[in-house]
Amino acid sequence: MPDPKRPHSSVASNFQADADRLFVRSAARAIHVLSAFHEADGPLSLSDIATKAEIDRSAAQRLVHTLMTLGHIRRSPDDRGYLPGLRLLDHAHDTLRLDPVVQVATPVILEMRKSIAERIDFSLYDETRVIYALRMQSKRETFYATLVGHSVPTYCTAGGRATLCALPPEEAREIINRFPLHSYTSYTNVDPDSIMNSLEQARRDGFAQVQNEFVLGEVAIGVPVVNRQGRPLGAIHIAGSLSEWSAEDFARRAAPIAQEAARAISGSF
Amino acid sequence: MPDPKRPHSSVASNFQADADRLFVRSAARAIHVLSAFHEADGPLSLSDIATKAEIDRSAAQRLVHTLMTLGHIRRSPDDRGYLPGLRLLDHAHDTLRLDPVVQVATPVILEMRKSIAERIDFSLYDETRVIYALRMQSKRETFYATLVGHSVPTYCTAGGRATLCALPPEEAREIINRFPLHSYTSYTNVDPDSIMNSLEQARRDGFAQVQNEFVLGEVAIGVPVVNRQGRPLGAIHIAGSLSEWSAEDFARRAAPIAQEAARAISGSF
DNA sequence: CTGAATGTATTGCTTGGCGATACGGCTGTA
DNA sequence: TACAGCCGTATCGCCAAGCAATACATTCAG
Repeated sequence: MPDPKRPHSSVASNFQADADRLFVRSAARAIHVLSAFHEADGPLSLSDIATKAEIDRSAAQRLVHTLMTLGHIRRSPDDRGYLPGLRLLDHAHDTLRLDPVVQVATPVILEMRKSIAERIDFSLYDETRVIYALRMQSKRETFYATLVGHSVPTYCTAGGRATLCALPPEEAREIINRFPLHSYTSYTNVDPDSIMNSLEQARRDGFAQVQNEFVLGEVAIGVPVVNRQGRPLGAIHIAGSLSEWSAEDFARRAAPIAQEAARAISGSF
Repeated sequence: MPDPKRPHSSVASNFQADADRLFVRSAARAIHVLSAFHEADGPLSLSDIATKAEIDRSAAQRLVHTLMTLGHIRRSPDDRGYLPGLRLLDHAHDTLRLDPVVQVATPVILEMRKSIAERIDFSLYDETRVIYALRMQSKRETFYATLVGHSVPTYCTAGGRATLCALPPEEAREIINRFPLHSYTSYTNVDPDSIMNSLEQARRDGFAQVQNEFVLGEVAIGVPVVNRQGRPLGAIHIAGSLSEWSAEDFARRAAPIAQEAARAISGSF
């Protein structure tokens, strides 16, 4: 029997459900509510959440209420809106501690610290981006250079390019094309062909190097961590300041350290 | 190391729903599925998840399916079970970057690094526990000493005791009593009265000190970060090795640094 | 004072979620 | 090799859980 009037279907939630009898809409909506904060730069109101999660105010109310009783959303300290709750940190902790790659990478990265005083990061590969999982600060750092879970694009960062160059070229190109290329600095390379050339170069050198493209004044090298099939799992980065290093000196110093570490980790997968 | 208890609201899904018309059961169940990994020490099967989340296999199937299409659960690399997905790191990133306390604490903690070479942590207060939000490693560290989101009990850690001593004594006692006191080492203090004495001492000194109670061979001091009403928001910890420091020397060296930093942060709330 | 936010509460309809059940594919073992 | 016991996957009819609309008390800005 044909539906006389299908209620105005919110795009976000329904296109799955029709085809997929296993898809639990309310669960997905709860996640969408949490994801609303991805686009936030401060506490969100109920309506903000409703808008960003593409649900109506009623749904937002119910979901926020539920998530708040579970500790996954909280009121902001000054009571001016909602913020992500502390329990979310527990889930992140689980994904890190249970991740086999992180498990074997941790001691190796800690060991690297003895060899070089610059910032060392380990990040996990996620297609168009890499996500920082372990961070070892040097002296001077910024807010975002210290937060775990921060993700950066693959196309214009040392760690990202390192993972891309472990991919077959056509696959790398597909990922680059899929992602809107944005100029973070005036030096950011946003030409796909030119990026592909950098990958080729990185493949030859055994490490990727980036300067000024993502953060001004920063030089970074990245080395991929791969499994036995050669597919990228993550990357090791070392970042330094261009006020202290020439690009060449930095690479000469940092790349061998990162490469040795990456080899040690890659062996296990 | 076996995890210190994280509040996994073990309770099933239904006791809420009766009374609470706004409670969305499916959403809560999805969260419970994610929380199942709190008790895991490796990949979980569908039935494992069902058991730990206290739902039946069908529900687990649907919820896992949904969460997997959203990237919040993934297959383990060797395809032997399910693991928490990388998207969970994004949520954690949101809670950290949007947290006002973390925002003002970050530069201050980074600055501390110049004064002392030991491990420095900033953690957020969550009643019976504190959760590590920012971590600055020293040379030698362990797996769990590097992961963000790791939480430790308030009653037997320096940071935890620091937050407790910022509470009215009766409230601190209530929290201590609420939590099952467990001996992590043979030195762990599990006597409530004796713990209350330590808090009293910490209140006098302006910092909490713990040695060997949670990790053998470790000495740590903690200082609370409080809001204008004097309520604890988090804590700054400095941890060192008893093989390098006497307890007294460590406190003399570390406490003033932590106290100054805590004062700088506390001023804003 | 007004108008537009905020968060909260209620309600009847119906569809989305439920849970029992079945199935084929591995893995280890008897 | 056959069997037992897992694994993940797929199907389906029933009905209460979740839905959207609506109303309301506060707060804040102009």
